[in-house]
Amino acid sequence: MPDVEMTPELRRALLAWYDAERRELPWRGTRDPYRVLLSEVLLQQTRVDQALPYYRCFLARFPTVEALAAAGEEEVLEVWQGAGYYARARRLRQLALRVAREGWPQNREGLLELPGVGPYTAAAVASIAFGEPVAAVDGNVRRVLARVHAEPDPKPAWLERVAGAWLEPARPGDWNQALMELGARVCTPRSPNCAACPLAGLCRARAAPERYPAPKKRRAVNEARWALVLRAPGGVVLERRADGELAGLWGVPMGPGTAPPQAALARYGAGAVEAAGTVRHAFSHRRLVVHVFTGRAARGGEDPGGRPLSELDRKLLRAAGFE
DNA sequence: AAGACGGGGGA
DNA sequence: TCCCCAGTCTT
Repeated sequence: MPDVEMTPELRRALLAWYDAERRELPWRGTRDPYRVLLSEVLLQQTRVDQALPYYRCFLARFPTVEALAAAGEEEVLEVWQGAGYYARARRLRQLALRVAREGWPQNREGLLELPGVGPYTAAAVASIAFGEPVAAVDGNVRRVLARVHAEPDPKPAWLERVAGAWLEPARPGDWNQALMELGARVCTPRSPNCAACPLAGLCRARAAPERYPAPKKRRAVNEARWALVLRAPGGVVLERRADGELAGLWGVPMGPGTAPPQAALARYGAGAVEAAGTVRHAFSHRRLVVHVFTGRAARGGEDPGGRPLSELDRKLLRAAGFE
C-alpha cells in the first residue's frame, strides 16, 4: 500500500484544529531557543502536566543560558529534583556551558551535536525556534502516523520519510506541534477520540486504532534492597549517589538484599538497627522492594531539606518517620 | 538492537 | 496492575 498522502485541505484542517484547540502553554509563542529547548528536554518522557511546574521554577532560577552555565550541578539538580531522568539536567547544564562559550548552533545538524539533544529534540528546536523545515517525530507523531497508515511496526527510517512528506514547510514548528498535540489530545494511546479527529477521513486504522502501533512487551524485574535511615547529630546520614541509578542525587545508604550487612553498619558507626517496614518503588524496568532499617549514627548527618533527593529517598525517609 | 534511566497518571 | 509518556546515551 502506498503512503497516505497529505493534501492541502487536510493540512489546513489540522492546522485549524491546532489553532483552535491547542493548550496555552508557557513555551508556546516564544522562539527563544533556550526556552524552547528547556521545554523539549523537560518533556522527554514526561507529560505536559508534570513538566509545567518544573519549567516555571527552572526558568525563574536560570532565566538565560548564561545563568544556567554559571550554576553548579547540584544547584541544577536542586530545581530538577522529582522530575526524573536526572541525566537530562546534567546534560542541559553541559549544553549551557557550551552554548555560553560558542553560541547557539543555527540548524538541526548543529543542535544534534549538543549533549542531551537527539533526533527528536534537534528537529523540534530547529523547527520551532529557527523555522527550519524539518519533521520532529516523537511518540505522539509515531502513533498518529502508524495509525493513519495502519502500520503495526513503524521503524525510524519509515517515520522519517513519511513525516518529512507530510511536513508543512511554511509553518514547520506549528505543524510538528499540531501533530504532537493531536497525538496527546485526540489520537491517544487508549480510547482515541476519532470523532474529533481532523484526519479521521484518511485514517486506515479507524476500525481498530488501538492495534497500532503494536505494543512492545517489556519485563518487570523485582529487586530487593535494604536502606539505612540513621539519625545522626546533624540530621540523617546521606551520601551522594555515584554514577548509574539516580546519579548525582543524594540519598540514604542503600544496597542489594533484604538486610544491611555488618560491614555497612560498621561503615556508618551504627549500632543496632530496627526494621521499619518496606517501601515499594517502580523504576522504568524494575520494581524495588526496599527493606527500611532505622538506627543511630555517632557522626555525620545532614538536613535532608538541603540536598536534592529522589522520590524514592523521600519515601524511605517518610517510612522511617521523617516528614 | 537492546538496556538504562524516574516518576506519574489513566484505564 | 499494566502501559506509556513532546527521548537520549551507552554497550
